[in-house]
Amino acid sequence: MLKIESYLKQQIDATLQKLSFPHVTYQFDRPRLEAHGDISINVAMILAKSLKQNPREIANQIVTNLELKPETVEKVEIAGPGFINFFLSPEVLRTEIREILKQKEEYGKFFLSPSPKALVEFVSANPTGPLTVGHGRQAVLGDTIANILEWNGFTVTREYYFNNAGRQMRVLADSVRLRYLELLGETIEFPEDYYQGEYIKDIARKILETHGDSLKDSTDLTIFKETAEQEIFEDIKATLASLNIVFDSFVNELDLYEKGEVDFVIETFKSKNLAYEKDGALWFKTTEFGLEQDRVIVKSTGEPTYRLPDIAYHKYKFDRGFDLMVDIFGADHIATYPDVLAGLKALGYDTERVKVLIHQFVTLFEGKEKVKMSTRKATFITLDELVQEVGKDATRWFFLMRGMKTHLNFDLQLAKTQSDENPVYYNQYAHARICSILRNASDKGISLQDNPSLNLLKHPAEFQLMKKLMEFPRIVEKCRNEFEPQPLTQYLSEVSTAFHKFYTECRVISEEEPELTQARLKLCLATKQVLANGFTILGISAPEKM
RNA sequence: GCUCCCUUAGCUCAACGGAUAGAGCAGCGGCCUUCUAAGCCGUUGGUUGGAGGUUCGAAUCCUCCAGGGAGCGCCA
Repeated sequence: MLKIESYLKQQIDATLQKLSFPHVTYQFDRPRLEAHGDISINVAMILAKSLKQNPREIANQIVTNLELKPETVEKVEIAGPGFINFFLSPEVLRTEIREILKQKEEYGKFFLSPSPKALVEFVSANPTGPLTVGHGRQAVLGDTIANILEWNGFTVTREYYFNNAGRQMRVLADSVRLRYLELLGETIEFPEDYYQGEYIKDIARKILETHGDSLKDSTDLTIFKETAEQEIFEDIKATLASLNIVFDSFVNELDLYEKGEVDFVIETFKSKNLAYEKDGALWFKTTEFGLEQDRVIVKSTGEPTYRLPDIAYHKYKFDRGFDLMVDIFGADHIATYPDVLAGLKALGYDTERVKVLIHQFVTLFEGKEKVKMSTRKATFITLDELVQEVGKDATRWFFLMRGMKTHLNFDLQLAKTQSDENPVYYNQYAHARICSILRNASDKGISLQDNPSLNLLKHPAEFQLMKKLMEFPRIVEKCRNEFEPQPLTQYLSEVSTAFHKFYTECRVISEEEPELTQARLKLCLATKQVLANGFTILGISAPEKM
């Protein structure tokens, strides 16, 4: 909440008390229409219910009894069904500009003491092949949500979990082995459900280089598996790095077995009578936790299903003392997380601390044409190729500019065009333009004064820009509350619009008006700061030139 | 058959239960001897998929129906 809002809330609450109105929670809103002021509250409408009075009449009573300092609010109006609208005094805006310039790259950041610990788990793709475009959306979402949490006072760990103990990895290893034998001149029949990609052959080649034909008759898959895991992970990490994503921690399934976490889960379930044997398999009584059916956690082959290590993994998260654990999954995993949560409840953990985010899939378009994705055909586009073609900034922006619940149509053509059609450049251009003005000022030998009179800023475009800038902290907060970066992309576009309009209507550098020039340069600096801070959260660059 | 998500302007999408449902793109018409035209201004465009309900107020919440997506494994 903004300073001005907490001031208003304080005064309003006092007025409510004075009038002996009941204590209610009401909302601070930012009206869409300029005629409705800068801040509006709905308290009168809320009170109308319990007081059984006309909301406009209640609003009237509140307003006549409300005392506000003239340097904060210029005008208060009652409008519509009973909104109370506040028109901020320009001094509030000027104060906020000074605040932005003072706090610089920390403007919009919230600090909590002690800082709560958050774990954000995302991507978590098994190392069986290159990341897909779908992983890309998750990677960018996860990293940005981690940034948002950091800006809201959390200490964040970015974690990647992968399964390296199951069937998938065995198939991968055997795929490599077959390609290896192929390189040695053997004719082999390569199964259809094995990993087809060229990268398998590359790994096989690598093994051939280091081991020669010594593994020709080996039935042990260890070397194939370990090399494949290592090589593919190198690629995955490189792809993520090209998107500015670096993980703090990797956790794998095998470690959970070695640490005894998995056995602990089984033993606990058994001792609480939440597991039973049937058809040679071990079942977890998920129905005890309101789910439709019980689930197998150990197959009749003696091998666990993915569910069991997943539960153990989440237990391991809790044991490290995180206050908040965010899981990000694609829509295909929507049915699996309730089992994990049930498992955690069974172990006695508070699942309120786990926040599961589900994002919808990405469909690639080339203009109007849907790009068909097929692993077998060569039409498959990897995340790596996408980033190389489109660039880091556009890739990140496109993944973030839509709510994660909507199916994302990613238009490659649009993302690649470096023109006005592309929303990324619209925003970066605003930043570059400001830098250009600042360069110009310095070329003309204009040095920035510390405290120019911001009172000279009174053009409508200036007020609009100032008002837009001061919304930034609230947007950062909103993104955190909704676990959704999208509002920030929209907000930044609005800042850019306000700036471009200001740029068109107000000449910044003017020889005749040095005072005004100083004030406007400050406004430019503040805008540059807010844009840059927003870009930092989104993980995109703030170009000085374009 | 069951569960979850979606359906808003020609297209892609916004809109904590609030005021006259907004942007971008596409379309049409304007603006560069002045700090970056990757920009700005104007204009066209809507029964918020349909039908009921809840209330001071519904795109938003509830029920039903239609269409699209994803799931419903001893795969992950």
